[in-house]
Amino acid sequence: MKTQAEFEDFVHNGHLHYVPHVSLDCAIFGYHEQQLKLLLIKHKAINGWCLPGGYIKRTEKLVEAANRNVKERTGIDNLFLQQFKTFGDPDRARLAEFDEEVWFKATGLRITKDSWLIDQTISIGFYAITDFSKTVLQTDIMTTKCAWFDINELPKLEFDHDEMVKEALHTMRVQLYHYPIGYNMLPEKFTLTEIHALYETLSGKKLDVSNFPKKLMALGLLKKLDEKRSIGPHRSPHLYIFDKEKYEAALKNGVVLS
Amino acid sequence: MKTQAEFEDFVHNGHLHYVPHVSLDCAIFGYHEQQLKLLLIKHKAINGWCLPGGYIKRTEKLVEAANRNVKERTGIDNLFLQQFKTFGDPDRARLAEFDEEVWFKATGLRITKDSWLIDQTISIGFYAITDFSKTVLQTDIMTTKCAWFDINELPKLEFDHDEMVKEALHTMRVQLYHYPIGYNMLPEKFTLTEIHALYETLSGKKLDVSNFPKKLMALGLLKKLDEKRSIGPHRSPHLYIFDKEKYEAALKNGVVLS
DNA sequence: AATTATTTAGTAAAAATTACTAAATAATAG
DNA sequence: CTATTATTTAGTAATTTTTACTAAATAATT
Repeated sequence: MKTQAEFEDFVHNGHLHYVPHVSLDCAIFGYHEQQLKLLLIKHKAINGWCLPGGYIKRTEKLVEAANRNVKERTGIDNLFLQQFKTFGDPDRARLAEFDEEVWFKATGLRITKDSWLIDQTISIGFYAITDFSKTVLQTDIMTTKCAWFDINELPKLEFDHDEMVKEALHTMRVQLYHYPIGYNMLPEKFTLTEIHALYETLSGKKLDVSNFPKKLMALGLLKKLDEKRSIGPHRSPHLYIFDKEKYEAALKNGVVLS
Repeated sequence: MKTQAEFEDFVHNGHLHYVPHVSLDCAIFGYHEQQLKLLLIKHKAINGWCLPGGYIKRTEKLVEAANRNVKERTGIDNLFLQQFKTFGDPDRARLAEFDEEVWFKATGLRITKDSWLIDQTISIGFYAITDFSKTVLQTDIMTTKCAWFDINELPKLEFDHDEMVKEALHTMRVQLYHYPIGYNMLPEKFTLTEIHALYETLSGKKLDVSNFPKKLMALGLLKKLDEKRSIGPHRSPHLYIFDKEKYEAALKNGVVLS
């Protein structure tokens, strides 16, 4: 949504193209060099920070809608995307606080309380993980800011988004041991130390420097290359790639890592 | 919903009391004497079997709405209830097949395609487990049948409910090892053999007759009583009860069983 | 050529799991 | 009243998995 005309059409006719009363919110985790960040945005008409989110087109599957949202924000397609919980407490959005004047000042549009936008909304939470250094953050006509925050220095979020982040992080950390991860977060060729660091950062735990890479290898998803990486005056580590086929199969059937 | 008048009000004014476009469906698992069953219903205007479900009141939290639904069907309150997934494929309900005449014959009401009921709906899936021998099944004005089916002899279900059952069963079997279960499924006082059989049936696996009860005990949720149960010409097993406090704590914080 | 920090193979110790054995038991049959 | 019986349950041995630790291999730099 880039132009004011598009936005006006969205406000007045959105209920014809989107499913009313239902939205989705995305906790997009970003990893890079042992840092874990979260993508947050600011809406024009809302003071604080929020998770990026949006509505679901009437022609879309849920995961397609989530993918569209993530792509619009980060420029990256086909991330690992997982539903983690649906949120529907009647007071979750505190829309009673909706102020017509604030909206008008922010958007230049008069939206009344009977608009399809101003009604109770149940929101489906998804999480995604990507390499934040590869993303190109995008704002749109309704968004003033869009930025990465360190996971340990998050501001207080609007609505129930604090709880969403808590749940998303929890689900991500559980699923870390039941799905293969790495695509989009590592270079195509990587060392065991690099993927080890990725798991340490995402899980928030120290993982044994010798044993954990062995466990990773035992999953059978990694292929050892003949190439090595030069890292200075030390033994050069081997490079690995994912065995695409086995990785895809593991995404479907799950894996068990301890 | 028991009277035609209530039903008419629901059809014409339901959108004022319920959140439109969103429903929930419940996979209610029933256990008794090593049998695992699933509760299914038949709607007046739909030919095949479905999961019981309904709409969410604008004043309700999601889990409250699910609880109301389960209680209305089984007569049992406060079951262990878990969200497992939200379903929103645009073609999930195939409502294009809606036939005004069929509806009129079944309900005595003329519902047109612009009714709030006849529009794309996203559905939140919950599962519950109870002792099916303790339930009192209820139909209402829209439901012609309500019955328990053996989990291995399920009929083909309407809409996407086959997939819902598959996902619910999968989530239930994973969560079996991360939440305490037993309340509502066992008598207040039970033997280790009885709870062992419960876990075998729910998980669908054989669990070692000597080791598994030891693992259960190791969770620290069971209190051994001085009483025993008479079971014929054999050694009498001890009776156990749940330590309510520890059980509640485990529901909140989770447990790990292998 | 020596130094260096890291990778990585290997193994020993500890813990957890699984498999198995057998004693304890209490109603029933004879 | 005793032998029989099938089940419960304590105990332990065998196996596997996990964790902790050691040290060799390595390659750019000094």
